[in-house]
Amino acid sequence: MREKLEKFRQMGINPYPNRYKITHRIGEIVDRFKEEYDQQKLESFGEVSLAGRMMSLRLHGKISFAHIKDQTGKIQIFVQRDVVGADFYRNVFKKLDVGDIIGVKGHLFRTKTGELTVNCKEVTLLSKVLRPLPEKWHGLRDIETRYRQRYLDLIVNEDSRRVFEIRSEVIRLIREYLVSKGFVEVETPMMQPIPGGAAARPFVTHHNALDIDLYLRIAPELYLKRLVVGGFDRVFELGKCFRNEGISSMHNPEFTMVEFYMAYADYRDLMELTEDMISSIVKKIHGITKITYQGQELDFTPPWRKVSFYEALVEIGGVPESVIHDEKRARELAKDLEIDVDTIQSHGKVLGEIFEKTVEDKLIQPTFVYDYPKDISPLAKSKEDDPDLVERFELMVAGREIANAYTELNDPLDQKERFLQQLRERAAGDEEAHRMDEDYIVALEYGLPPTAGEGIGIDRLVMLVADAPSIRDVILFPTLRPERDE
RNA sequence: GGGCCGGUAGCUCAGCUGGUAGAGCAACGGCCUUUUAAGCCGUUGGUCGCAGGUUCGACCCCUGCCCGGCUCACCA
Repeated sequence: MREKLEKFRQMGINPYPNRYKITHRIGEIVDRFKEEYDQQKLESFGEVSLAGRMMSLRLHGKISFAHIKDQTGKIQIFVQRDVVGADFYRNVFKKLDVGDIIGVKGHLFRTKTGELTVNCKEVTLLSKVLRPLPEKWHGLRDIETRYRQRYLDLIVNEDSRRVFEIRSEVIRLIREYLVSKGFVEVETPMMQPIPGGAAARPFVTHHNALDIDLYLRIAPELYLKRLVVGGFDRVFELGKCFRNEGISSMHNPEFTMVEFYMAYADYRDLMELTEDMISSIVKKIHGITKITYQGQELDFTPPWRKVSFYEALVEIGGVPESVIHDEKRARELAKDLEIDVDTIQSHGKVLGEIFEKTVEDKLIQPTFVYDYPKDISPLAKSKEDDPDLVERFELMVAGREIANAYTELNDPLDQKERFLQQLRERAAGDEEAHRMDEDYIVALEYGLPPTAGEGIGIDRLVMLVADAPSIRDVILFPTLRPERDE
């Protein structure tokens, strides 16, 4: 292939020309003429100029067929020696490789078999491939190569491309939905002096000029609520967050989250909004609200099941009721479940662990689990009638957490207490406990209206909608260990 | 981090408890004016993930390492 490149150059053909004018994208043409079988009408449309990557090539002596593909579609091209010239046909066209990017000019027609085809008057090499594409029939199967060289995966595996089209669509629909409800999109720091808003270990980096450490955000939460204090009382941010933790089919160190905050709303309101938003997204993408995920049916038709955290433990997890209000029994049960209970501080945390072990993977259909223990929810507002619980819900689907929401704690004194409690847990060895953020307390002292906020894991949502088994399948370039130089 | 599985030609895969590596596609040369996994004839292509070891002999057995997948642990 490199030799051909040289030969082309010697013939005076630039294998990487700077520009080529196209009249249409391939999909436009395919779409416009998909019902048109009248050769006369195709002919009278005039000449088109299309460009794309050559995906197949069938040489038949003096004539050839090939397919070219761009982002929007694929079309057959037909090249005759007697039209493009014997010299060009022999020395240039026949030397092209599958994978080359070419431009073609010619009229449209239908072949004997009825396929819409460009009858090429002119073929131009636009970019020469120097490496063969993965095999056309089996595609690229090797999962590692698909992640490391995603471009090859995208060229060759239509399914993979479709996943990322769906991803783009989901993100667009979320934006449209929130904007239509009066939310304003904002951008807050990804590099934060105090990483807040979630229980997770952060990545650390250093700013030279200021000579300070900064942390990649684990969540935008505290900044967004500062904006609500500032009067942006419906805001959202959609973007990357970073957590310095394990990698699995459900976790990538950098992942995409949308967080939104709505003043004068509580967590009940957000349940409704979430149901409405997600079910409408599923419907827009699939046409219906029932989808198949990895062989099981998921029904997103509202209303969704709602079950309190305690109910879930007892009714779904099969946990004895006595455990719920008896820390000692809870710890005993946790031990039986092989949970390492010694490093866990509070009753609520123990219950949280038991929940994960006994309930989580049983929640297949979209389910809101609500009213969580206070001590695993340091930013959520207490329930008015039960000081041990907070107004918080998580949306569980297919055994995973998809969203987390609560009525925001807007009492600065209570918030300060909660931070202090987190500091004690941090001192006791919990690296994921929240840090004190004095400036955030000050913001609250200026008055955060009653507000509800939510975060939705976009990657996980896309996994469901696109029927992808691993988070790596919905992230274009998932985090991998770099290959070492030989 | 533990367990299990995998890494053989550019791609997809074979390779028998050990005898010196094979197919299809791609590539290269040729034939072919309606093909679409085009066809036909011919040719080329490999440090078998890396490094050691055992053996007369290792893709195969052993040890260590690298990369990946699943899973458990950890973890939104």
